[in-house]
Amino acid sequence: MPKRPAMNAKYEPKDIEPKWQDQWAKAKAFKTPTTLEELGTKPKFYILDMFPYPSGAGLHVGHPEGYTATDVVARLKRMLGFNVLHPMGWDAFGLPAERAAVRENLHPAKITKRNVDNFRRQIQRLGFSYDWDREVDTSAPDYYRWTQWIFLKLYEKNLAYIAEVPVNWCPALGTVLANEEVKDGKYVETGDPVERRMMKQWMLKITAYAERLLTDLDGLDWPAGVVEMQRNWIGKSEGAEVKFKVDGADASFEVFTTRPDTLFGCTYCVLAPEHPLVAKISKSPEVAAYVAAAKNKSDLARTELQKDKTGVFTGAYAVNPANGKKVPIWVADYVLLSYGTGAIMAVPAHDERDFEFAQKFGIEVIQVVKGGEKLPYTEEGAAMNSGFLDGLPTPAAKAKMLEWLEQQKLGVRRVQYRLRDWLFSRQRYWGEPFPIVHLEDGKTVALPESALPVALPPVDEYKPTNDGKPPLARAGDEWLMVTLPDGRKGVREVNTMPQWAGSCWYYLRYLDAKNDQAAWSPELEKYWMPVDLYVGGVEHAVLHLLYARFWHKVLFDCGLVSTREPFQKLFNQGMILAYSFQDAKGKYYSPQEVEERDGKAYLKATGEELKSQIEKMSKSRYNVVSPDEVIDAYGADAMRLYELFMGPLEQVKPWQMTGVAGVSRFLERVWRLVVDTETGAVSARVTNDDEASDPELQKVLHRTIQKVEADTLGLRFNTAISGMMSFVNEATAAKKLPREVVKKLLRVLSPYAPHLAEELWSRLGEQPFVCQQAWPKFDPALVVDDVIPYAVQVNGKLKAEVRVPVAAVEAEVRAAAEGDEKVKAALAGKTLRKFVFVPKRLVNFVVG
RNA sequence: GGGCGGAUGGCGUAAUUGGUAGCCGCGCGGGCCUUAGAAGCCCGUGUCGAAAGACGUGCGGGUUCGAGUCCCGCUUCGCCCA
Repeated sequence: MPKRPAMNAKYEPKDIEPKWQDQWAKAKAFKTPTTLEELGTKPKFYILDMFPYPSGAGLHVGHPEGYTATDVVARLKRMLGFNVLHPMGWDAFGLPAERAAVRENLHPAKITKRNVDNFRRQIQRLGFSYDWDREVDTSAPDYYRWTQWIFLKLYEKNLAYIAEVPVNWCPALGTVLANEEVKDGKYVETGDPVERRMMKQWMLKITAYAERLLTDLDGLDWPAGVVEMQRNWIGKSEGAEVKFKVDGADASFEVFTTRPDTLFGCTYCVLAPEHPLVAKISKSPEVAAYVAAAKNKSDLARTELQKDKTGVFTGAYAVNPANGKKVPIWVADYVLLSYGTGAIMAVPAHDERDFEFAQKFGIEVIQVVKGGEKLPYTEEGAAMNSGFLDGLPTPAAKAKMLEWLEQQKLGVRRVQYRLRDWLFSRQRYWGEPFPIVHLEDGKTVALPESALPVALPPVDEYKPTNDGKPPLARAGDEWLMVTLPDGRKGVREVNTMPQWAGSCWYYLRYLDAKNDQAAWSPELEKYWMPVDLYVGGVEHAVLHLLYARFWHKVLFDCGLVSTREPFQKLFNQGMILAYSFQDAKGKYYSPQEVEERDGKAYLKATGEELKSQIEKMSKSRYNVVSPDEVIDAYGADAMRLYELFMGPLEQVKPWQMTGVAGVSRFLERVWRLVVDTETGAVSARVTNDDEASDPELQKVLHRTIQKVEADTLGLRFNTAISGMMSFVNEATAAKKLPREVVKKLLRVLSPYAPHLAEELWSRLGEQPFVCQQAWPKFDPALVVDDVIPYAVQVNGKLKAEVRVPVAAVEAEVRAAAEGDEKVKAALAGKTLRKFVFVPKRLVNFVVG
């Protein structure tokens, strides 16, 4: 009976992956130094993933795509001599855990812990090089203590205030929702109806930072699309605020317009239904009824372009300040109180919504800008019918009208932003309590820093009270009632902060995650910030990134951080889709029930042909792929490699299991390069010869080192992997493999397939870890060709290829090309009109 | 409706950024090995064609010696905003 080899002869990811994960953890191989002394003089690299919300469903293969990308870069940067900060944590507050808590009658903290443990397990199976000593959990009191502390900073700077505002109230959930959580009058997650209600809420004055949030976008290395989305969200427009007098009454109102040049074309005005002037100028019951009806509509429903416009005439007239003409004042819900001044001057000839409205209600239309075949004409052009503006092009007309308005004291230049203040309170349990007390005399005071954290109190149920107060109102008086040190008495704020709060600053906590004296140390902040690369989904293009930038700027103004912007470079990974299978009735089937033949899909049970398509992964489509199943079948290294080999990181692409099998075969080939699969010993092909004993192989090796390094740093992982595959194909064909060549290959491979690289490294008898080795330097002399293949074209058509020494000059290349038989034939009897020479590429004979 | 991003073999993709279209992988076909299979190794694989060759990067035009790449006009898919 043959003796069982001491080590596996075959590549068994199941054995080697947990082993090396264990060894790395024991050795704290990826611990980032925590003090400046230890950090020393090495350059730094802060590479950050958008941390996940730990849902009950666990990860699908889309999550680790970005994590794998950052891990590969982090590992390469370490090998290149950087101090690398690469942490992971949990965005752990949020509504789903609270809803699960209600369902299962468990504390949301328990649900959250369960989910976090599962997420951590799944993430750790992939062998990522996170420094787990810096793990953060936004729902932990020693984290949210500092979230509350930052809120106090905002409060001290008068950037947090309470206001009575129209909110999206969801009766089924008993909470307000942010605008982005509501679509078509329904909560996007559950479909529960949402209504408009006036409520006292905490607001953050993000509008005070609108201009800086806009201008500081310029210095960022972000995808252009995301920058554009942020610009649009902030929505800066420059124009005029113009005062309109109400005819025959001692009243006036202001309108905002970006087109003051069209003032002569204003033929009516519109007030928002909530505008305070409405009640003063009109007592008609018709108007009152319209105002009441408008209250329940959402902003979106009211302003939708396609929607049929509604409105009602107030009976009052305003005076057009440009020409003194009387124009009717209407009330219409397409004008919002929350935007601009809540009133508009309507110029139907040059605005689509005004035009539609004027058509419907028979209001006069006066063209004041030349251009277009029909009205409304919304572009620029020469002014007409506009008195002193006539003939001026739009920009000049704007300037002249502004000047005139300011002179006449009828208007002022104004800058308007679309950005609204941030509705910052939720009527939920599972969020950060506000460090705020409402006193008996109606005043609001902030608790001192020493009172933090204000911990979440135990409650009997995670639901609103019967009289509609938030869940925190269920806490006992011993929590709710507070006596301040000066003897004043009050009751605690029972709203909590929205889920965005914790994610606004987590990148700062990672710098100094265990500090119990401060949120972070200023020295460490100066060393590490800003984040050098931030990778995550494009779904956070606007809100998370805008909110975090806002907080960061406030912290900057407080002198608490040293950079104006938190995230220097941003990269969005594309979504991973998956095949789904549907029968003729639209019913979905899981891939296990489906058989594929000749590119078509059939239901195993009945043989019925199914429609297969590529869609977003979702439970209801039975097309969710879990990393666990992939790792069970092929191992973590294959999973990592496939995530990146699929295609460019930023691209949307479908998951294909056969592709995983392909990269797994590549890993097997690497294994067989080094290990004799009969005995488990190092393969006899691995020799102690000089590296240069096979010059061709060495050339390919050095080109591969260069390519993998450049492509990885450029986030072109798919081409880096294909380069490694090409090298391994060459190496497989080679008779001998000098040991030094193998060692370089393993170092190059180790950021991508760290477990396999580590195992083979140790089998070569090398130590310590390959992941702690220096990245191999490629030899510049070996990556250049000495013979160049030139394409030879005649009239742009490829006729031949000639190989010429790299140093050959134009005449030599031309002579070589002219010597080719096919080229000779193509040129015979023709007149040469032009000769094109592109060094190191091609020559082209243009003949007539 | 507006903005942004795509469209390349049967499939995922590559193309030194205006210079030989299809690298790498999947799938498929053939061969070797094997009692057989699996695995592995080798060869082939854009289309038409026996070959020579012709055609070919969503469609139509343009610029250029030369266009997947640049310009104009469409079609279509995706994302974001309205």
